[in-house]
Amino acid sequence: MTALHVHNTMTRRKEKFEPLDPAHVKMYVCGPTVYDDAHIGNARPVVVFDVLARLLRRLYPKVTYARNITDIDDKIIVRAAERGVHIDTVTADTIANYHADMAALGALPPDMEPRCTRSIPGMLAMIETLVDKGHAYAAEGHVLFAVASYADYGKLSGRSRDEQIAGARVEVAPFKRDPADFVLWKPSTPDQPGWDSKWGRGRPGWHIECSAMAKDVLGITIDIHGGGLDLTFPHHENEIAQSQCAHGGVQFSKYWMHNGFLVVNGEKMSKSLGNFFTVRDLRARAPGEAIRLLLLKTHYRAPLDFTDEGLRQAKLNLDRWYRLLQISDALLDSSQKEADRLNPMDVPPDILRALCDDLNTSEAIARIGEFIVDKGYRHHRDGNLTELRMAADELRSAAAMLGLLQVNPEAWFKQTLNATGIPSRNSFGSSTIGNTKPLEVHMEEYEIDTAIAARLAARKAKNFAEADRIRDDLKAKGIVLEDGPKGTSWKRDG
RNA sequence: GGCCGGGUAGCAAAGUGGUAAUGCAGGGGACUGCAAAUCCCCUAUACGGCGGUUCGAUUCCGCCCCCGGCCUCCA
Repeated sequence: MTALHVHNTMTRRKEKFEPLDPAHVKMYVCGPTVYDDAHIGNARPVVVFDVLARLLRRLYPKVTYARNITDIDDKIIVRAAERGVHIDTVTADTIANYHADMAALGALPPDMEPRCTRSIPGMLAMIETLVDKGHAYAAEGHVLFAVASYADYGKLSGRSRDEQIAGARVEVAPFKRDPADFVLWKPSTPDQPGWDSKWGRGRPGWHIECSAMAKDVLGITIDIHGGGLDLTFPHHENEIAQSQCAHGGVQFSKYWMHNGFLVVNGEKMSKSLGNFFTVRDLRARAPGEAIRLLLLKTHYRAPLDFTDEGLRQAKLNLDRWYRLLQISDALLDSSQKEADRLNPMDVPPDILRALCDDLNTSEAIARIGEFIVDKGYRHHRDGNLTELRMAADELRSAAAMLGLLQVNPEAWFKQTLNATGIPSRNSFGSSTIGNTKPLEVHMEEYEIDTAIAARLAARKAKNFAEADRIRDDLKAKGIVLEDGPKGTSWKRDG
């Protein structure tokens, strides 16, 4: 059996993954702050850790994967004020969009999705413990974590205390004992959301939520804590400080995994720079699986340049994969297909080996293309139907590990993109993404069938000019025809 | 300044102590009424630079250069 190895940010090297309890693996990933639609950079960790969760489930009998939703935050309060609605409206809308977007990318829901607003008691309990143990103090309605009380502070991100102070670029609140101290609890004005506490009515700071929720749903020590690279400091550093100080120094997470950034034209894609694409916009330009494949084609720790050309290629790759399944399916009768489903092939060893090597999805995808898809087409050419069918099965199970090839081939080729016509609030116009616009003409299937029949008649009459005219007309409307031995089939090609 | 990641053909992206997959793009062919899809063949003197270790380095070590990131809004 292949042993899983993962890169641990804490040690900065690849380590063998040895769960605390092989009978129950626990993973926590930082989820979104729900004030705005998810952009593709937010989607990367979701897809990456979705693959990791699938892999862990394949390797261990029980896996609990928790991903939180931060639904109380100043950005949300600001957004609600801007829109003139209640904060709950902002969070409910955003969460609904988030779930729809992530589902479109083929990400399975996490086992648990704790929300801050429902975890306040846990946070207050942890804050109280920290105060009692001398790791936190109250000042002017705030409760702050005393960084000086934790000797290992800075270990995850590899920075010393001096450096932090030298690098501090924000004004230090006067009530802080130490410039590096961070807020656990802060006071709310009457018009701001708040909860009663022994330090007055207020709301949690940014970092305490994850510490408290991880403990609530997974326990004191977890196996893997994941998130984007930019969370390493200060967010995860602070989580470690809070959790380990509250729990008498007991380790918070055994492994820390961070995904790299998406870049656009060489620059980090981020909300603060404004150079981002929402998942919702991209869904109108490419199928969710194509977006997912593009995200997985680059190793998760490497920077990923997200481009139109990349999206186009990912779509082409999937077309080729689905085509093989379609060919295989067409050669089998329904009873055989049913038998396949009853006896799914296990994940090909090469694929498993690649994923076990610190989630090397790039290599897994390369091997799928090279050794499975190519092989399948070779068997097709040579007329080896049994081998073709085996290759198709292999492809299905390999792709399933990556969350790909999850629809049937017919549906894939005939799908219509998610053209809601509603641009996201922050869509970014002047970019390399977006050259492929959704088609304005949408043809219903019966219209297509009618056109195909007309073309067939023209072909029979050797009126090829008319036949080609019909084909060109369909092409202009995004319908591509393919003449095969069993007649003409079509696909949408947005 | 400190710390971190990356630099492989036109583009994308694996990998390796013995001179390097694959995809897209490009060229030719089979098939087709023509296409599409599929198949076959071909193409590129691609491992940022300089040293070191070695019989031999793109792969290990050192230094340097370039790009990007973090240093309390950020996935």
